[in-house]
Amino acid sequence: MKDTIKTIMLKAAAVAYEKGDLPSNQIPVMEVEEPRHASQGDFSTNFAMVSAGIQKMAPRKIAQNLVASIEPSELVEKIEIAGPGFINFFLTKEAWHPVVDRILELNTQYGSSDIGKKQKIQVEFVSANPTGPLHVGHGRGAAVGDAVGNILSFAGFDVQKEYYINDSGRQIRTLGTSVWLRLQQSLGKQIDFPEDCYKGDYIKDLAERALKEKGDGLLERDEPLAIEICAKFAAKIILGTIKEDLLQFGVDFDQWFSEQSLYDTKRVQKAIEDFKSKDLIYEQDGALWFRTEDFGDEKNRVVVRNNGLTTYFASDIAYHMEKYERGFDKVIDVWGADHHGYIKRIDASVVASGRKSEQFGVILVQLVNLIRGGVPVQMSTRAGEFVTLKDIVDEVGKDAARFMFLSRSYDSGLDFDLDLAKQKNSENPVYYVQYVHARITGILIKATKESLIFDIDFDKGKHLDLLQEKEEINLLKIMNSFRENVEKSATSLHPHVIFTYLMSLASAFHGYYNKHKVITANKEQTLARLSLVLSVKKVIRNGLTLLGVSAPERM
RNA sequence: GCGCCCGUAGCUCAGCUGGAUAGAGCAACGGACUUCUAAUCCGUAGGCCACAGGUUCGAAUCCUGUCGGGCGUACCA
Repeated sequence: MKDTIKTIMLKAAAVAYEKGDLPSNQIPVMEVEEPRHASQGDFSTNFAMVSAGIQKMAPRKIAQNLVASIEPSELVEKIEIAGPGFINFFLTKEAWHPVVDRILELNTQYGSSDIGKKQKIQVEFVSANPTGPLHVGHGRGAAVGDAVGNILSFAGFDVQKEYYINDSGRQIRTLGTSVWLRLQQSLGKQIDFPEDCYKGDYIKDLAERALKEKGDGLLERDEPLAIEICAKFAAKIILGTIKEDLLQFGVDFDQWFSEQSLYDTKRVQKAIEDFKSKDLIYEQDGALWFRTEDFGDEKNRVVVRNNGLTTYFASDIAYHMEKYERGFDKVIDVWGADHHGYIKRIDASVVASGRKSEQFGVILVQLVNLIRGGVPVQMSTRAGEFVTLKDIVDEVGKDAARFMFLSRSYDSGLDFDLDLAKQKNSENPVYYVQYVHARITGILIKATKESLIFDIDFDKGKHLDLLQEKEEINLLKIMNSFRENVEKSATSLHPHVIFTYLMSLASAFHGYYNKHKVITANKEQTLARLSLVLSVKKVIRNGLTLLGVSAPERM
């Protein structure tokens, strides 16, 4: 629709130039937008204002000359010049009717876009260490990463969702030690449990399982080996639990990538040697340092410590090099906001290995505050007291949890109100939107029963010219802007744009529903309105799907 | 100290790649079900967009500074 307006303007500019009404035929970059107020039309363009410089003419004068050269169209009811030089278009109601046909025809693809041009893009998210269950913060990251992936894919990108498993290094050894010591304790040995070990009860469960499944063979080993066995055993089980929890949360990855594999294939070593040969890595105080300062970091960073052990940064460098070698045009990492200090470092490594900075992006997800009974739920990861993602999903359900996580921009901290997420009324956004889908399904079922309209899943609108009510046109306008919102969400990497969109569409529908009956004695009007609500149902479903939330037929 | 995010209605937040009169939900108040699901709707009220400068024809939006809140600043992960 906006493109139509642009085309009209371009034609008008050409005509006006030929008539001599405009001194220049240069075309500026114009905006076509939907004004806030109905009195300013359906669409508005700043064409005249941004032309002022080129034409050396007052914006309002340019606007007048342009409007005089606009070809009459049956889509346009009237055109007004307003304010400093805006050209406002008021469209006829008929101009909006074809939206229904487009929705019914494109169905699940309505709203999709090709702005991604099939670019290969990877979204890596969650990537929690397999040393304990996922907590609420991971949940927000999971919801965001998954939704961003869906939205990019819908916008025409070739998306891969990946989980990076930190199955190597110190945390895994600590996990092994924790399990091993709990196991010893369970056998009656008096051991002081170290501060830096994992204290959650799940460690004790893992110790029992290890004892049962690995049995005496484990106890006969030397301690270091026993710890390693415990570590591998525990990590494998925890990772399995993580996969289950994510699946229950509706998140499925295309690939699970092991950090250990980077060592097994010598990729970490190769990366270090490669950078060394380019003098990007140097030795000092017995350690190897990467010159991240040369790429804008505050200080250089260690990749190999003076005890010979690599840091996580070393494997992260190798990992990101490997990602681009797999052919991704762009790589996006979703991290918790507490990792923001890491961005420069990784960015430096990406640029150092010959990629452009624009090919790497980080989505920083701010922290989640759980609220119950109006007060924050206290959590401490160290003490093993935290609310897990599974707890949340079990308590409020997958749909409510995901919708809540995606309701706000991830740039802001999120208060997750557990009581609110469980409410089954309009205060709970997920019900507000899902209810639209269920309500429409109810109407469609009634229509098949009472009006004997059996083949209700039209692929084309019926008697659309009978859609004349203000609320009907409003719905058409909102639905028309779905693709635009998908594109905005994709380019900004902000899934809450879809949330906001769905809320406004739902609000418009509920308003319409309360004012007008869909099924009336007038058969043609009924068919027209059924076409309309059927298309609303599809748009709601498409939007919810992007966010990973189900669209129920009944509630 | 330095870096990142945030500061918009009493509360929770949209709007931020500059546009005309700043929006929604909750809370408050007043209304609407013999009706396709009231898990809904309609109305009233509520604002120096933290503050101060700057850029611009035009700033909640961009720049600088100040104040306030969160997070980070390891040869940790």
